[in-house]
Amino acid sequence: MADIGAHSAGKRVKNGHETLAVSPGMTLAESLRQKLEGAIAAGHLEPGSRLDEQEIAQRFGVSRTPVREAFRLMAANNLVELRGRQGATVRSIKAQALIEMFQVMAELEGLCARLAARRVSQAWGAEIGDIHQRLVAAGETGDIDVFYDINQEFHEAIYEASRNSFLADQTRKLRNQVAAYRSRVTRMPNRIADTVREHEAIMQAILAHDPERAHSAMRDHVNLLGDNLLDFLAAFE
Amino acid sequence: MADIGAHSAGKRVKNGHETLAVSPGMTLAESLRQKLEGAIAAGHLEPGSRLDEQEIAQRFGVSRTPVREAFRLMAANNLVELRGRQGATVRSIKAQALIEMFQVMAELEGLCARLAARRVSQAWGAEIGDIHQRLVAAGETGDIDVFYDINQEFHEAIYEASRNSFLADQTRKLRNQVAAYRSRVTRMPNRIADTVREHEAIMQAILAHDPERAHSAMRDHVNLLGDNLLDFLAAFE
DNA sequence: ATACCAATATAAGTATACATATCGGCCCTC
DNA sequence: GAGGGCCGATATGTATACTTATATTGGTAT
Repeated sequence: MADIGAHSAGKRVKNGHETLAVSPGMTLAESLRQKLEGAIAAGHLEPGSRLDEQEIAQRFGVSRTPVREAFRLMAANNLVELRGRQGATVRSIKAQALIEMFQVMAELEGLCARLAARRVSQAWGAEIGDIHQRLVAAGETGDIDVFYDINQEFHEAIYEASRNSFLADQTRKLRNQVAAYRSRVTRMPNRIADTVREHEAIMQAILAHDPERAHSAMRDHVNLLGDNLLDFLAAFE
Repeated sequence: MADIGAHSAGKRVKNGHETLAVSPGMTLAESLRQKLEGAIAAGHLEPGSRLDEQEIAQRFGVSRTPVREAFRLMAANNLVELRGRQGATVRSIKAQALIEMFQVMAELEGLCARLAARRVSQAWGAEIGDIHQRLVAAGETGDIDVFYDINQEFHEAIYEASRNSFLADQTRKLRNQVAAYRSRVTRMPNRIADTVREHEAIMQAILAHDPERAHSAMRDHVNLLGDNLLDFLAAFE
């Protein structure tokens, strides 16, 4: 066995293979999960592609056991599909399933916005305002990667403002599941301008403490993104 | 190794230990997951209690490997908590978390009902009517376990009628997570009569193709159950 | 030539052996 | 006598060996 994680905290392992961060109370399986989920979200692992236990084990210089456990963990987040006795594949989401997922996501994010509208404080108003301004700035410079990150921040801030950590968790997970597909859409022609406008409407409704308007504004925003995404995918097939 | 699942399909294993159903394309880990999840939902495994790998492995006459994998699978469903290097425990849900979960569940089940109202067919109307009649009958004879099962059937029928299999899945999972707590509430004084009345309102709204009414009726139904549950728990602490 | 069966190969599932971290008890010191 | 540190026991994490199912390929028969 490789001399992994035995000594001090915050180590890194390099076995002549790929590096793997190993934090204090962290197991190899958990590290692998993070690494692989990141690769999936970033699109480095194509949806539908097979995950070979042995190959991945070799690549990171570990045995099959933690790899298998990481697969189980990821299956929990619906990021990989386990077909008994037939291996694991990166979950490939069909257009129909994406429609369904956006329908649910619109509702959950809408609920976040509604709760946020009921509960926001003054301080939060300043925070979201700052985020939005940075989003506008990124939109003007056209730096798409930064725009994508700040967009994420905006939604995250609303999750937190809902003060329902379970809801925040569920919504985040769902957002994560479609991340691999979403990231391809951010680059569409009018998406940046539309996003800025839609965010404005959401923000105003929340700050005006209008739950119903916040709900529908957010729902529309998510649904529009979903529609864009489906248009985008349709152009490919 | 015990001679498990090696030969024909649909077997049962008995090693002088507890029996474990092993279906055709099913792994031991999956079987264990089902068995243990059932035990949790039925309340045979107390929330917060520790799950000992070795003990469970011995009890079912298997090695620790499939037991560990079953734990990971269950962690995916939020039914057990894995604290690295410190074992697995049956997830214990605090009152605050239950409130949050019911808030989300009300919204999801409400969405199911809304979609169902838009999409139901004639045949489905007959089916849900039959289920409801059986629920009423079970309520009159006072057989609570049967009532509980038919109640589940009713909700399940609406999940399916939403024609959104992702939504159905999410809702089912959430329902499963709170099952261990819900089951204690079914036995409350007026719950049976209330449930029947509330189901009637939901059913009528759906059959009348009134999405908004179906949504709010279902949301109220779930919220009332949540309130009852919290009252029940409060009486204990 | 195609379809079906059989045999073999490959990869998933399971068992077991080994490494290592956490927890509890006991002893020593202050 | 109490508190802290050290040591050992126990259970989790990981590696490896072995079993078994599924898929693929080749051959044969129709």
